[in-house]
Amino acid sequence: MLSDEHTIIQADFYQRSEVLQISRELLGKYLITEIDGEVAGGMIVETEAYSHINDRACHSHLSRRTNRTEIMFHAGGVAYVYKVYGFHFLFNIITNVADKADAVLIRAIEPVINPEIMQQRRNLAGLTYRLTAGPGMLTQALGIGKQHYGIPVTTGEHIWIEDRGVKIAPEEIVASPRVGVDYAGEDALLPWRFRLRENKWTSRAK
DNA sequence: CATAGGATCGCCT
DNA sequence: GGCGATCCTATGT
Repeated sequence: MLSDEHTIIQADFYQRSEVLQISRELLGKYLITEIDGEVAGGMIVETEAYSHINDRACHSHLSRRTNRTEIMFHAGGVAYVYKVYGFHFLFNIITNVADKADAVLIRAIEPVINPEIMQQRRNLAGLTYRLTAGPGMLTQALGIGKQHYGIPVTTGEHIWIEDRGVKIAPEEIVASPRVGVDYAGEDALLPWRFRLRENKWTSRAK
């Protein structure tokens, strides 16, 4: 059953201190962009949590502040977009209050809204899992880039998250170690990657 | 299906 | 100078 409620998630949701809980709650929500006049998006099926304390994998660990990480110290509800490996943009939402620089990385969505434009941006034909099953893939599919660094995700402009009434039971969520953070030592083992069990649109497990 | 190598920007030592 | 919160293509099963 489709719900009539398409509520844009507001800043108070993001400004809570429990980044693991927020990461879980974002599963089943809809990430939607309106960029270059095109609306596109889908249901979030995979996230990762990063915490400014007790987490060496986090860019803001020990309050490390650079031009890149500056926005992480803003109050929750803004976009943290950065480039990895010189190619791919990764999209995060900052959480917690100002100066408590936590973040949730959106790693995969199930393409639902306007998949045609996503295929066009990705130069792919058909609904293959390669369309949005990875953090670099989904930003390309949705048109997210450096120009969205720091913008709020609560206004319904450019990038926002909707609650469309999808309910996710705790047993539908699989927690596992995060991807590509071996440099973080034992913090790389923290089970802070969350995905929907049995959903084919999650990124490949390592 | 698994692995290897390349692309290339920003931050670190 | 090294390497990352990655992805694609080519190659050998």
